[in-house]
Amino acid sequence: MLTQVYNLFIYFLLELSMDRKKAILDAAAALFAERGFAATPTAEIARRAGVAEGTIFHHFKNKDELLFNIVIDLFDAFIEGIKTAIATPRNGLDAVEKALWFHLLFIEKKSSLVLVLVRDFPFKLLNVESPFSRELKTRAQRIHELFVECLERGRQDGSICPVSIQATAIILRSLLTGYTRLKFLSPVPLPEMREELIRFCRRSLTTSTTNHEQP
Amino acid sequence: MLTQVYNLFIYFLLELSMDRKKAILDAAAALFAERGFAATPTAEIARRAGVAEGTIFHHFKNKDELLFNIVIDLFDAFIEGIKTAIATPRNGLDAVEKALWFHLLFIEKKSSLVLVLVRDFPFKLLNVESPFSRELKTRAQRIHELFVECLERGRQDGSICPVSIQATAIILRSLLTGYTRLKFLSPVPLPEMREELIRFCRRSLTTSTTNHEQP
Amino acid sequence: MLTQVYNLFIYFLLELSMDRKKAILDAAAALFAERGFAATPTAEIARRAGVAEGTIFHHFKNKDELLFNIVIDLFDAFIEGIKTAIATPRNGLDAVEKALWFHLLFIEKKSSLVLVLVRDFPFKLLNVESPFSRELKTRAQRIHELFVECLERGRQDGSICPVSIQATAIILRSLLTGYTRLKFLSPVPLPEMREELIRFCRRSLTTSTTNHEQP
Amino acid sequence: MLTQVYNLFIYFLLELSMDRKKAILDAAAALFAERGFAATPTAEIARRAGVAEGTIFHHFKNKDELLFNIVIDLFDAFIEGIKTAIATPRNGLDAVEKALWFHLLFIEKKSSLVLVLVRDFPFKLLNVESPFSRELKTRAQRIHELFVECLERGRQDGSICPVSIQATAIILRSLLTGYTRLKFLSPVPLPEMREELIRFCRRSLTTSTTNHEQP
DNA sequence: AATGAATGAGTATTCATTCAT
DNA sequence: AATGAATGAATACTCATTCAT
Repeated sequence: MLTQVYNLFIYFLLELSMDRKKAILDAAAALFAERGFAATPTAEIARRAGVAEGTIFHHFKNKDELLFNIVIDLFDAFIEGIKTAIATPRNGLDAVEKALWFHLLFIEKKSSLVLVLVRDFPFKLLNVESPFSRELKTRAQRIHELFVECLERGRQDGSICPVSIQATAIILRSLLTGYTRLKFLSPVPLPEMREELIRFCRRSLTTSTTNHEQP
Repeated sequence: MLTQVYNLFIYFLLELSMDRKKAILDAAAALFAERGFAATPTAEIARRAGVAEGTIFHHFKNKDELLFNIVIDLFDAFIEGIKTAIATPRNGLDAVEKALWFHLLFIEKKSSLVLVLVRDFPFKLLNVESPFSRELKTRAQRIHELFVECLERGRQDGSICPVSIQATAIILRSLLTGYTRLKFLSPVPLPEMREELIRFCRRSLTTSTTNHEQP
Repeated sequence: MLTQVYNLFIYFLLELSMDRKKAILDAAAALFAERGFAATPTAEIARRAGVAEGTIFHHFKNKDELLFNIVIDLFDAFIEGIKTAIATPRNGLDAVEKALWFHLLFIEKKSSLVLVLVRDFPFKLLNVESPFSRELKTRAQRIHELFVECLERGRQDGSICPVSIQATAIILRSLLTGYTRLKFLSPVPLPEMREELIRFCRRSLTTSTTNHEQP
Repeated sequence: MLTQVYNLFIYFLLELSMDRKKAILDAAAALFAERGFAATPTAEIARRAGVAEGTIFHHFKNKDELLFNIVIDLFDAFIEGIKTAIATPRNGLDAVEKALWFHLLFIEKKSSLVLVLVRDFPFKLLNVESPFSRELKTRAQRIHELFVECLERGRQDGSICPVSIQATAIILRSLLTGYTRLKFLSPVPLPEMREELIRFCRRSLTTSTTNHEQP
């Protein structure tokens, strides 16, 4: 009986704690998107999350770790989404296109979190040997592998013409990365061009012979 | 005679002044590349430039304006380079490819300045109505127009297949932007893939409608 | 029982906190009197108060707010004193004289704080719509009202001759304000003249129409 | 002939120089009145005066000396005015009243310069043994003497009742000083009360017996 | 006399992080 | 777990003044 009450109590504390941790992350994400990482004081995060400033440092080692968590969560959600998107298509080319589509939809659905990434990609943490660096590399590598998978599948089923798999995966990611930045940085809204972007890739992936020396 | 002496005098003053201003910009660019904008104290810039700290603020309104000047200069050099690169080619497709090549070479030649741009793109200065914002938009627009020029030329001389000019210009810039970031951010060096990247674009630009949905 | 311990605990925290805040204000007031507001670095205030420099800004938004608090506290003490001084006198004239006396004693008792006021009256904070401005206006208005009260009472009990109440209140305050400044600014000590000053006012307040223009 | 041309030339330079010195003082006075002494950079004064910053320091030893000149000029103008005002009146009382009137008109006519004085009375320069201190003391003393003169004259011609001349002179100056401050500092305009103020003084100066103990 | 580039000392303020309670 | 007072290092920027030309 007492044990049950105790458990309930612990559970309650845990719940509260989880709530607070979540509240802090949400507040941080919103503020980072609004003002940028550097321009957001931890005091402000605490205020918006409705907790004391010290509480932030109970749940996170430091301010960087807040950004870390937000970014990693975003990457994980992205990876899960891509995996789902490429699971069902009937061939490799189709899978690539589904992956592209997913990216284009994802950056709109999660626009405020993506803005955090576009604004404040935690560059400095990449070069040092940190847990953060390792975790992030894993994710980046995973995304690369997923594109490689699609491309290999496309090569095997013949839906994609002979290309360098590694280079093409990088090219596709580059295109998406760059498009995302241009979309968020552009002072004027970009035209609707998602279909065009995918057609651009499809043409490239399906055209074997390049004959650019026609006179 | 007197006028000549006077001119020499003025020139001398100007030269001296320019020297210091240039020294400050060079020191700032080098330090921003080494440590990042935020992590570079103005005192350090002054020390490396061999001037007093106050001199920086005699020539530049604030630290931001240093970054502003570095970034704008880089954009101007880039625009000049592109203009030269696309002036001579025999057709539109060739011009596009020359532009792509120029970009790929430029980011290697100016790698440290590009690193400053990739890492510390002054996001905050974009949103407000600042001279910086206006100047930068002009440059971005100019680059877009140069790509549009090439593409239109290619459409007219038949070297490029029917595509949306506007969307395609954005796609090409996205690809280059994204590739630049990946190159500078990637913890592992990217493979040599410049030829592949250009082939990717060429295939897309030269292949008319591909209808892959019908088996 | 637990509540009591808790209260004691809270009280203790509050006390500590109040102690520091008080220490900062005291140190600031002393230094402002010694050297003037502008010539007092916050680092010096912190040193004298025995706290870290940051602690000042934990308790006060900025340096101005230190001056604000000192000045407001001085005004409040003055108002309380005047209220007490004018509470008991048997008639209005007497009340006015007690108010004058109180002022003359007050500026000697609180001479160092009054010096801060005379020297560093925060003019700039008056013109903008600031909390400081509002608070200070309230106090000035309150002092004016207290003089008006005395004068009205004097008119009613006949101890003061027919005069414009509003104008006379301003005149009395002017006289005190000006005397205070002269006293603190004068390079040579003013002669003892408090009795004379009060007699000067008394004569004016008790003499009905003097028509000096007709010989 | 040559001498004449030379003289003209020197005269021209001198004129120019005088013009510049005047322009600097005017610009400084205007800016000090608008923003206060401390908040006015010398660069701003130079800009408004249409001269180079260095030129200020050719004509004035330092920034303080600008304020010094403005203040001294104002005092001199005031003293001249008072002297004229008290020269003609038919008796001492009348002279005092003319002096008071002159002050009241003066602070309205020269309101922006008086504002400089009210705002930024150069307190710090008073305590040290400086030429400024000496000059200013001379002026203050002179004003005091002028009031003393009037009062003595009034005592002799019987227009003023028996009072302490020294104390009364201080009281009158206090009243004017204080009124000036209240007028400039008051957030709401003071009522028209110049006549009342003079009547207040006149009553006091003409009433010999004070009988304030009437039951 | 006039210039204005250069100076560099001087200082308020910010803010992540700690830690006693 | 939660608090929030206290910390103090870190830094951009101001500005009167100098001086070579």
